[in-house]
Amino acid sequence: MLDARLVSDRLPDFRTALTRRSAAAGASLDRVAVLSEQRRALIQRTEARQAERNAANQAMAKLAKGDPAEFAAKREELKRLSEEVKALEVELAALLAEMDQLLLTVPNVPDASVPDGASEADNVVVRTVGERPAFDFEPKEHWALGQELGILDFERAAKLSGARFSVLSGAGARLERALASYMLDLQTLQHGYTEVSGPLLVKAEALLGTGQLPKFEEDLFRTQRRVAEEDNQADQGALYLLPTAEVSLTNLHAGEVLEASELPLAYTAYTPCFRSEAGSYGKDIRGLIRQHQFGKVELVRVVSPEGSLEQLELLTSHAEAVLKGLGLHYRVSALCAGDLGFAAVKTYDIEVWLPGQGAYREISSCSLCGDFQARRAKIRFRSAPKAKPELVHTLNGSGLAVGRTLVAVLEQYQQADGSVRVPEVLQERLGTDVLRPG
RNA sequence: GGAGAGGUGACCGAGUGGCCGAAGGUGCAUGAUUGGAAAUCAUGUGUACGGGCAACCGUACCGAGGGUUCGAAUCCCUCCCUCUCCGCCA
Repeated sequence: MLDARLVSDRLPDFRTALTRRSAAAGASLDRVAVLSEQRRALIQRTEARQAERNAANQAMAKLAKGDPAEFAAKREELKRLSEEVKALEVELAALLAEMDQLLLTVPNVPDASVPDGASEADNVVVRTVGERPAFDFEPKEHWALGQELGILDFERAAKLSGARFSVLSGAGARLERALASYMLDLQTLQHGYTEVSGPLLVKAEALLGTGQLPKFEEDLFRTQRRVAEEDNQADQGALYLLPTAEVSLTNLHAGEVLEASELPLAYTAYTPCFRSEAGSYGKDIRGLIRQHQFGKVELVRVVSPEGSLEQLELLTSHAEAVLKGLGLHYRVSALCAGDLGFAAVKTYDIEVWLPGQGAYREISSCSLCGDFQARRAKIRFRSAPKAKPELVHTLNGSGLAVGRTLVAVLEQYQQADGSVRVPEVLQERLGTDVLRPG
């Protein structure tokens, strides 16, 4: 969420910056500006009356022991004043609520270094790493390889759960586990992340903190609670399936004031992620690329505002380290303003080469969110022991999406006979250096 | 699922209608004392919003929301959370 006061003080700057995302994003500020002017005036009016009422009530306390007739008269008078104050308070609360609701739907402002552009097509490749593997045969897609190897089964998954679910078995399940475990070890042992294992069901509040709610409810799976019938508050306590561990890791410190010495905090978690993604049907129907449930190792950093852009470079390098370790060819793109996620100030997508598809596909997305999430989740820190609390900056990135990594390993390491070599760093965990069909 | 207890500042803990943003203690900070430290003493020590160049002033906040009242941390209602015991359970 943006700072309401900053927005109203520097409206043109914010509008210009948000318009880089889209015209609609820029226009969303107009109403904010109007409301914030009203807010200031109404606060002043309300507080003046409150002060008046408080003073009168003070006098009343002293009067209480004295003249009963005067007391009664004063009481009538105060009753009117009190009602007036209450009306103002209601009006103010409504105004503040409207403003908050509105601000919660306004996306973050792109950093100056983010390239212009409207869509994916305008993203800028900043580096390409490793060699594109060469094949003297027609490389297959991962779903074909997986099914021939007998480790990937979509029909049986559909039997259980419908479309967009998968079953990995045997070496497939083991490969998934080996990948996740390799990633976690790398991030914790080499890069200093603290591993976390937490809830997979989270409250709406947490999703509001990181920005999935209120705008993107349709992408989420919401659970239902069995509650007493006739209870129209059934939805109040509803829990959502975690769409990404970014939510739980970032919200770990929601509402807290941290000490500067605790920063930066670095967390990682391997969790399943659940996404409904209404409207995505038709894209990537086959295979593991787009699933309702997928495993992901997430990286989250909570840092002080200064130097947070460098922290994004660092986080991105941590995600890349996984691909380098696995010997996978990939490239890194800076997302253009129009393709940036809701909460992001700046984002690098890491795209791995999938020879079967003949395309680079996103395998990690690393974002700096500035103070946008921190303001929503109320995560602050003190730069010095006595200093006022300030908002932290948050970053998140996949390190990496495990399912898509498995896809990349299958496709990049495939051989003419349908077998798949096992990347060196996984051989010990898997107990083999090659997966064979049959 | 059943029974009970409770949610107050960084922490402990008092407070049953006005003098309570909140006693007392601990912690922390600054100062005094000391060769230095401990102990002791003094002072200070929440957040947000509004006004002001500033010192500062005002308003709100005692789990959340609503109600009663001229006035609520205090009384009433609803919800959330925590703890204890029993049941069930990986």
